[in-house]
Amino acid sequence: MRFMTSLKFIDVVAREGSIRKAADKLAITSTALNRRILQIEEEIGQPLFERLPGGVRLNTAGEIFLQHIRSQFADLARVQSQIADLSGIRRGHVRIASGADALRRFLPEAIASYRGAHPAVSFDLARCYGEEAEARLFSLDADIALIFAPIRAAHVHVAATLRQQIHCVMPAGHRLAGRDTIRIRDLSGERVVLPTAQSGVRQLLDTAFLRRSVEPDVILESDSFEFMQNFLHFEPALFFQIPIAINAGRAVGGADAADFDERLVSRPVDMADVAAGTLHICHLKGRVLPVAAAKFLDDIITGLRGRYSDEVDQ
Amino acid sequence: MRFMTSLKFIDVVAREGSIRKAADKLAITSTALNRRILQIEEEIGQPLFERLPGGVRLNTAGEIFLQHIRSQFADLARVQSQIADLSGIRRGHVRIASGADALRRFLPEAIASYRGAHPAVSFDLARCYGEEAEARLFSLDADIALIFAPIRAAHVHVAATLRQQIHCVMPAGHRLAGRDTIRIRDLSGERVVLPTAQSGVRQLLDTAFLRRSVEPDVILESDSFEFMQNFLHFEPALFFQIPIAINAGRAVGGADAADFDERLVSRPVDMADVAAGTLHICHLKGRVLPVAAAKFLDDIITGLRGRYSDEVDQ
DNA sequence: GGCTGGTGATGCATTTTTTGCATCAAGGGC
DNA sequence: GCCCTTGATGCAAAAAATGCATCACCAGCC
Repeated sequence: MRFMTSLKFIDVVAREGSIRKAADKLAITSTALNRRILQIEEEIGQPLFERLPGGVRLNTAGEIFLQHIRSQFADLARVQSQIADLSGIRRGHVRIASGADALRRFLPEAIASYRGAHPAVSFDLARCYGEEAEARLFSLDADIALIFAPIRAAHVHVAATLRQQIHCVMPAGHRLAGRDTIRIRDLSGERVVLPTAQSGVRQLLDTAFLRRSVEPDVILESDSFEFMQNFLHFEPALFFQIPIAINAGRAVGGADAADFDERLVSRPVDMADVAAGTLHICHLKGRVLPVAAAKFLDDIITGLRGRYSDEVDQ
Repeated sequence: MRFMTSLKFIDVVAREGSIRKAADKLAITSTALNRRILQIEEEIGQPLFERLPGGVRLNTAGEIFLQHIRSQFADLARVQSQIADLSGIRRGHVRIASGADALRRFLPEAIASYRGAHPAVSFDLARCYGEEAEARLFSLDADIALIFAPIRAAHVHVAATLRQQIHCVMPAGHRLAGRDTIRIRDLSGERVVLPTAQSGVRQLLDTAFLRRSVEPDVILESDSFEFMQNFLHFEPALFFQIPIAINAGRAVGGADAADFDERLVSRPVDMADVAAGTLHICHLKGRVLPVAAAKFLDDIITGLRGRYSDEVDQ
């Protein structure tokens, strides 16, 4: 889109905080970039950047304008996908910001299934924690966010929620593997592997440990579920996940749910000890999503509703 | 805005229905304009216009894209006004589509008063009937519409309504001038001057005449209230208006309301005969108005609420 | 205090893009 | 069948964007 390049340039300069760095990234000279920015500032009638010794920074006008630019780009993408849809191409691009939970099993399966029906749609997955996912929606870097944590910002629209009970994953031979549900008091002194403090699962667990005055033996913290799961093959320990991270979309029964790894089993943590968390499926409030994103959002919600009819809301 | 010119060109071509005519209007050659359009079509990846022997017409993709262009322009105007507002300039432009009723007295006074406080704000007034006013909101040619008629389209957001009883205007010496209110049956055979059929006042009257089986002597139809009012100086007859068209914002009492023209008096038509009409003050649903327009809208609504507290809603 | 390494701004020559003129081919009205 | 108007296109001129070299400025640092 030739008529949008100057605007894209402003976005990049704002992100880089420097005209020269942005020029490098855009593969043009800083001169050209500088002049384009000066020209736009003149057309607006006001400077958009503060010139600092170490680079540039958006001023208030610039922030307003940048938000406008981003919404224009998002809207253009929507229009393009709508137009492409007219000719039956069903082309498009969907950008998702998701926590590691949904990224493990659910999204790969969901995206593959969607691409089976619409092979011309491409995807962009960014793994991030709740706050960052919300920021990505706001800066229009993501169309859809899947957040297993409370929603903080008012500009996020929650299209659906999925209640998820935390499950405890352990080697098949573990002494707790016989239980139907795991109680928090069982974990006292037990070797556990925990996700990082930013994760929604961790926050629910920390609350529960505190409330029950239980102190497990935390031998490892990681932001990688895959790493933690593999670690269990070498040292017997417990780690925690939500069902959606264990097996893409299938409902999780009591004891027969561990089809994700034959050497491991998963058992729900008793609801009396740990409150169920909520996976939020969201997009930016007031935004009209591109056709592909809207359809994908629709698909995963109906998909979840089919599998977890009781726990899906809205 | 250099980066928007190509888009503006598309808008003009779509309105003119011909590249050459649009080129004339834009003071460039048809060659240049034609090429810009071809270029954009290539960037979109699809033609936006159908080429007909007599010119061009938007295809479906073009209509989607044009709507996008117009919303971009409207949004840009909003952003500009917001940025101008930052520097305390209070500059802006407000475009209003209004029926002739509100255009007579109310809007001149309201706009003059607003410009007293914000002299850098300019206005654009388009006189039109209900349906056209709604279309202007939709095509983003107007920010605010004042419509004395039912709202048809779902995309119109009604910010406030004002109930207005129809008044009968007549020469001071008319035989009905003594009445406090006018009954429809009084008008049988009476010489009357009516607004055109598209007008909201006329539609209310027609319903009333039909219902009461009254046939007045319609000697004149016009879309100009001013013409009809002046006509009454030369031939005794009755014509009809709503209070807001008679005296800008002042509440209309029974007999002392005819300060608009000393040789004429106005009397309300009995509410049992003619239902009160509703003046709708609206803007496009989901649209964020430019600062100046939003503020003006706010001003007239609070102004009306101060004067007609009972009849203003929402 | 002067040096160094970074920033954005600017004059000038070059390259790229846009524009205008002349002309073509196609379709509807008479 | 003619005439007129339409949009498309080749080619040269005009205009705009770009790149290079350079300036002025500031912060950190020796």
